[in-house]
Amino acid sequence: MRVLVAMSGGVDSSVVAGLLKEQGHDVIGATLQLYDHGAAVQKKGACCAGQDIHDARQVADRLDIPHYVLDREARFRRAVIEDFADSYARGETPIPCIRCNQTVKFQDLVGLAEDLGCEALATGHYARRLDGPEGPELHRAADPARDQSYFLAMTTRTQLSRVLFPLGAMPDKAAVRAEAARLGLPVAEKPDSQDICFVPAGHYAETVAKLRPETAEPGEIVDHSGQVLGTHRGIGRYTVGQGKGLGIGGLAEPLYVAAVDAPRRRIVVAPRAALPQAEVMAGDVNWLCPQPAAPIRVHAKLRGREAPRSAMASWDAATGLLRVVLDTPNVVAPGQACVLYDGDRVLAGGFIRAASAHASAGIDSGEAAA
RNA sequence: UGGGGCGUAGCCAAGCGGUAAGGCAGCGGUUUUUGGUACCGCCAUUCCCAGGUUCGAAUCCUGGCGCCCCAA
Repeated sequence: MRVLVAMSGGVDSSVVAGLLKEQGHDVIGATLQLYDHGAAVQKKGACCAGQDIHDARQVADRLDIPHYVLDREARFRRAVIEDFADSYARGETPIPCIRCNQTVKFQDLVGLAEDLGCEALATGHYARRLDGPEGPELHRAADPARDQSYFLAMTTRTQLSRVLFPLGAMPDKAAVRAEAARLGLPVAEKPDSQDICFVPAGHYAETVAKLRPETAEPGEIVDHSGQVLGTHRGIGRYTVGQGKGLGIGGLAEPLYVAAVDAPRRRIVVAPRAALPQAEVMAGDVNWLCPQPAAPIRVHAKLRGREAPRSAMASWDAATGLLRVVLDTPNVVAPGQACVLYDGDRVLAGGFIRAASAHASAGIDSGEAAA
């Protein structure tokens, strides 16, 4: 069949292209140019700009497949970078990799695949698409250490029906690199990508500040009673659960960010023990299974590097809100994704909304005193 | 200017003659495509200052300086 392969220039997607070609498919490679490649060329571990585009082209040449480079800077800027900044301005902590997958990658490339007469879009993600009785299902990768299903949870079922994840069954990354070497791909030893691709050298707060200056304006650091403990350098530098960067010393116990109050530009802090909450509300929910009419028992993953936690999930189709009650309270950061699992299968994904009124009651009492 | 107490890293603080604990903050590193978390490492040649006693002082003595409390 004819397959469009999203080639980032990294090892994974290159191996995907190589394997599909080897299997006799009619492979077309596509690489997205997503942001200023001039500034990013030097950055190690970046993707989708500069050197990586050259790498993708080299791999395509090696495999002797057609390859297109698509300028998607404007699209990426609006859908991912500006959303990233807006999220911080709201006092949330965005997860740009999911936004990127959701828009620039799957929404756009599935469409492109159709335009090019391809039956499928293949990517180098570590996840598995299985076909169940109700249609396509998203499952965790065979290698739990590499699993990226959390980042793919906002992919719609329609998109999923057209997508292939050839690396989902790979035992581990070493096996993928071995394949790359076997196929003679020049990127076999290339380092893994990491950090936010469009932010140079880990200074994301400055990138955000350029787009939303208010996120870099100083403000008060207060405790739950509203007492001012110090000042901060902008709400864009904080996320719920964060302990570093508060600059408040002299205490017996460290303090963590309990909430980000964007309207007042305040950071509310509390001891570790005061942070966990049982209830999580998520919006913009994407269902990858029939929408449940009654509460269901699930495992909810609230951040990329954490094992899913047992919980009860209730779906309100009228409001479009997903309510998740964790069996064991945990630190919850608004803006991050809440992904529901049934074993290895992804049931749904959504974005975490700010703490419920119940959870923030203690915080609001502080504002009354101010 | 009577009485009492105290001055150890940015902050809190142990030490009470034998060669500067610990916590918080900060810095650096590791950490599966985000942020955060976690973990690891670093962080006072020096104890308000100046003399003195001693083989040896942050620890004892003397004198300064600076704080705090009580009393009028």
